[in-house]
Amino acid sequence: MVSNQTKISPEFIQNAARVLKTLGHPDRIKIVEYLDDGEKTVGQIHRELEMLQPIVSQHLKVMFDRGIVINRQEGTRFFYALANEFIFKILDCMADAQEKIRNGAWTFESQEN
Amino acid sequence: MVSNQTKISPEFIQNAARVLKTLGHPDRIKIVEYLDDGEKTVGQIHRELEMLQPIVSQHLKVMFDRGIVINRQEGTRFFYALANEFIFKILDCMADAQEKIRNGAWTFESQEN
DNA sequence: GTTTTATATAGTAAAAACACTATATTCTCT
DNA sequence: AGAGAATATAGTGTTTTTACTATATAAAAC
Repeated sequence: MVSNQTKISPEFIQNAARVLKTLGHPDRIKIVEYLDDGEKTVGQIHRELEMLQPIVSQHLKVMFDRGIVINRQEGTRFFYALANEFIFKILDCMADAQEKIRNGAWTFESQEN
Repeated sequence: MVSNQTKISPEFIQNAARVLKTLGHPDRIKIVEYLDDGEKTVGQIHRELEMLQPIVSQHLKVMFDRGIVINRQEGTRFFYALANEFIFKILDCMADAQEKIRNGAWTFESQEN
């Protein structure tokens, strides 16, 4: 399979870079993955993923600001959800890559440390 | 279309985070995209993408260390190429997302600045 | 052997990201 | 009104990233 040849536009590159960089944090990947099956409250994330509550809020704020998650308030709770399919696609992409690597179909070597 | 439900393993998350974060830089996305149709020398990248040579080398070093690109030497030249299909897939993913967003099929709003 | 060309590396100042503690805000319930 | 729960925000020290200039290295050409 050959790679898509669509040219990526300069404006989009800025956005994409921002999103990729933001997703490039283990905790945030975990959060995004956890949100994959539907909206969750801050508390759920905090308890389920065993992260400090302010850390969770901070990650969610960053991801909200960058268009990765959306939220809605219900009383004192905030429900967060993935904002768009781009995020789903990247998750798919990662899960897929993981499979291929596990299979030995791909290799994925890091050279340092 | 529903998202892939494969669970992402903790070890893989570390790698994925590293790669995504590394790709989350406009210059590096441009370089990776430029490498999409085959290996290129540092000088080609430098001239074609109009980036300072040490910047290019620096980006390439980071990407090499993180398993995103590979290289081979030929005389005084170094040819760099994408290291594996994970990178291709992410590129595809981005190009795809760009299309959908351009179409208006998705929205992608950034909330800040 | 000296000069050019191509690339890498060092050094560094500025900016951004991170992790964590403490505190504020806002609802809800009584 | 007061207490408790859920979440956000402030403040801060530390680490990482980034951008850039200057310099080193190594092969090629003359």
